[in-house]
Amino acid sequence: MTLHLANPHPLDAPAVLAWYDRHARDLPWRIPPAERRAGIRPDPYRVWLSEVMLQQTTVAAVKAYFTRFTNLWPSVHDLAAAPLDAVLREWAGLGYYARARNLHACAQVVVRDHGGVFPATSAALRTLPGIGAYTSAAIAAICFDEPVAVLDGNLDRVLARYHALPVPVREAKEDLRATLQASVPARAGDFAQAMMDLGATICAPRKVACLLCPLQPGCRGTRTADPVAFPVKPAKTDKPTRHGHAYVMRDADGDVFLRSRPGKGLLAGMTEVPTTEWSSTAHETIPPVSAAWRLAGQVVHVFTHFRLELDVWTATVSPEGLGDGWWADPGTLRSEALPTLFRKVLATAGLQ
DNA sequence: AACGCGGGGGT
DNA sequence: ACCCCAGCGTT
Repeated sequence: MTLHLANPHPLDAPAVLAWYDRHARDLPWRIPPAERRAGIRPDPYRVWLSEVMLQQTTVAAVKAYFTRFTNLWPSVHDLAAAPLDAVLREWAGLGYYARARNLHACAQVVVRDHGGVFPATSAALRTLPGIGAYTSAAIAAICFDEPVAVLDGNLDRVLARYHALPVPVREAKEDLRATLQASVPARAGDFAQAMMDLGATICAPRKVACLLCPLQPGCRGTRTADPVAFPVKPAKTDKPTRHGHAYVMRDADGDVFLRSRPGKGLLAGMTEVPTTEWSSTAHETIPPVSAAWRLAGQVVHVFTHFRLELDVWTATVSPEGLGDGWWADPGTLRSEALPTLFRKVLATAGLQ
């Protein structure tokens, strides 16, 4: 069903752009508005890389990864030619590891099927691995000024407040998209970035500065008792806890046993140390080999949809009968594709 | 349409 | 101790 938004007017795009001209954040992948207006266009490779890294990830967390990736792989050709292992290693710690696999796959498609040149329309970009509705629109607007609605979590919040939306955003997503689409001006890329900057600074999740906002005149939310009450949240479900044991094994040389996780599912393709199953009830330790095991401590790690408590055991073992894996010198752990969970495990065992 | 998928910065 | 972040792919 179509939900009629309380505020039928398009956004005041000229006011938003005027604000952006004065207050645009300086970001490593961004062309500042003055240069952008002078006709300088951003490198689609850098915009794409930043947008993928920024999926569900904060600017602060992305910056160092972006610098490292662009230093290692300055062009899409370089990234496409890199081994997937190297990309996963560099991505370790950033989360949502399917992004790294799709990033690599996308680079290879761009090189193989598009001559190393990113497609210039949102529709064509949308077909590439790891590029969905948001990212395709963002790249097309920012790089090519395609007049398309760029709707992310920031915009969900800004628009929910602008309309004083009485239902969770998910129930009105297409209505929000339609009103945003009707507001997109000629400087579509700057408008998209302006709206996201607005959401990150003036219309932040738990703090608003309505008096500084270029959208304040038309905003319904600012006229309510508590603009921060929008967007209305769906009822939250509480997070279950799972338990397990992790086994940090070292051989006579002090090397530590590592292996690769399966190619699908949680932390797919990343490096781990062996663990038991992670079950909803605590269970006894089931070591992979017989040895003089010592309990080193416990690690607590929170994923999107559950909380994990792992008891960390250590032992010196003989290097037979452990199946696929490898023995790593503790000094080289920094360059392994270890997600944060297993870095915590190794730290608890006295490594790293 | 709903769900699985990380990790960290901000409050 | 929360909340939420420049979402996507699968089912």
